[in-house]
Amino acid sequence: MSDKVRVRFAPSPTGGLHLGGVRTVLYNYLFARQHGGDFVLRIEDTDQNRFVEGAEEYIVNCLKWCDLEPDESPEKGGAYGPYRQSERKHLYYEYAQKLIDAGYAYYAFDTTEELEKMRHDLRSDENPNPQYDHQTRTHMRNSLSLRPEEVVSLLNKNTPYVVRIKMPQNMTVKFTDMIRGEISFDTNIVDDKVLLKADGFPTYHLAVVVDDYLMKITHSFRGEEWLPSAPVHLLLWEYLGWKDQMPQWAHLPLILKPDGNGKLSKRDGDRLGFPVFAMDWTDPKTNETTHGFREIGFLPDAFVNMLALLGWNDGTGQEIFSIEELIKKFSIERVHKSGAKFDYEKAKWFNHQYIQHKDTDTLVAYAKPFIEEKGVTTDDKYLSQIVTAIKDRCTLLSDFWSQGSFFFIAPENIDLAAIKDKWNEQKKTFFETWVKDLDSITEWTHATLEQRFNDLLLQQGLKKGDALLPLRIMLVGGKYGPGVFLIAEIIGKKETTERINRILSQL
RNA sequence: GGCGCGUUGGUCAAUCGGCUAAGACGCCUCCCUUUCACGGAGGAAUGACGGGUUCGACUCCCGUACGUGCUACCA
Repeated sequence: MSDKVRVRFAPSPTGGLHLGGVRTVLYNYLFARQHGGDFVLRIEDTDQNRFVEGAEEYIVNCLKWCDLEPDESPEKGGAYGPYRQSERKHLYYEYAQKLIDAGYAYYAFDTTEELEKMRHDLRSDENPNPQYDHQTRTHMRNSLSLRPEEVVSLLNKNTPYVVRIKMPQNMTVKFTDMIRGEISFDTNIVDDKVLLKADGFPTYHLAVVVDDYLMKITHSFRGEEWLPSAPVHLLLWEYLGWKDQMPQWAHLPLILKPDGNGKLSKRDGDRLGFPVFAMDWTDPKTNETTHGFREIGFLPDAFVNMLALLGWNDGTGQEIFSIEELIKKFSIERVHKSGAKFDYEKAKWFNHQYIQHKDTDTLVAYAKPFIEEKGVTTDDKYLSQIVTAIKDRCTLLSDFWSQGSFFFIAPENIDLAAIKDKWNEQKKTFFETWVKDLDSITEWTHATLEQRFNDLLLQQGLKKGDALLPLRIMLVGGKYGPGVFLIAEIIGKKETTERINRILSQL
């Protein structure tokens, strides 16, 4: 076995890629990069009922957006392919057969109805979920309970069957988790899991073990929900004779819903108004779209940084990490044991931090699509002035529109009520004079504008505070935005004049 | 029900036996700003419970409670 670190992410293409998924990728990626190893993407398209069209491509695109690209994947290929489980079917069959031959697995011919009947008959208050295990298997139709001739005959008749692992009795299975330390299970309480389904596809249990072995995976990080099936996997490594090559495991804590308890689901996002997927996902079956962090206006590195800190920190209190820093400082041993509730406010705070620290050109490139999707065209030079002027009040990239739309189009909804009460002839005269005066300004900067404004104010005996708000309402439409004179400078003489005249006629 | 895993402010969390228990998000107050934000300065708010071990326990051990995950021919 080579000493090179190899990790993998093995998503099942059943829908969008959620926070937990991206975090698993991220931790894998960081670990691989840190050790100069390989990061492998393989696709678990083994369940035909759950497989969703387009989901694989979606996953690949999410990884691209986050800049967590694998070294080996179905797309890129690699020395250990194929990387789609559907293309590796024969391998799983081969190893399932080996397990049967060695007496570690067996054929089970039970129909769905027979399984249901068994579960129904055995169900009680003390045992609400009867298992197919060392106790019940003797009463079922399998190659352990049936006579050998019967088994041969059933197989010859092409009777559908599954292959189940034969869990041993009275054994304690132990392993060391990189995050949780030593964990042990009693084999009596784990059931005879299906390894190979009737359609010939493997279940996750067989597939991970076979693939991790053949692809020489050295470290395996996955969600905590897999912990209870770890003994099955461990026994498979042993039964297949690969135990000395078993990867080191780390079970990652769950990401929980912000309110109440439980695993974060896509429904929670819909319900509470935040994304849970990396990018927009439209389910081709239902045509329903679930919003993603990208489309809602997150910067990919902010998203990745936020996710890295949801379950890990370096112990110093530092919260902002570049990907390079994360690669350097990440350690799987410092990943927390307990699940973390997702906090969307905190996630937005990360994005705000990143927006403040990005250079203008980059920010312009990111903000542009969010402006242009509103149907306005813009050039980078103009946009960069705006980005500089308003970025400190933008949390999401989409805020560049909500906070800056008045730079592109004259405001439609004017908050006239805000100035009407205190409007009078004197102010009217002031603005009429000022707007005429604007024409003579040759040096169109906020400083000059403000100077001329102040001068006229003095001349007409008005207080600055009385005129500033009306001017803002005229240019912006509401009580928000950066300095008014800066706004006037950016939108230019013509636009400023027009907006003032337009409102004056309405007052 | 069984089994696994977990439990420090509302949330994310530091601490690896010396704690007057960091920091961040959010919240509140004030300052800055003749808008709204940003920013700055403060503030309220925490060790689930009960037993041990120890000179000393948030930290180690045991029990209880609570939470969560699994208990599919799903991953």
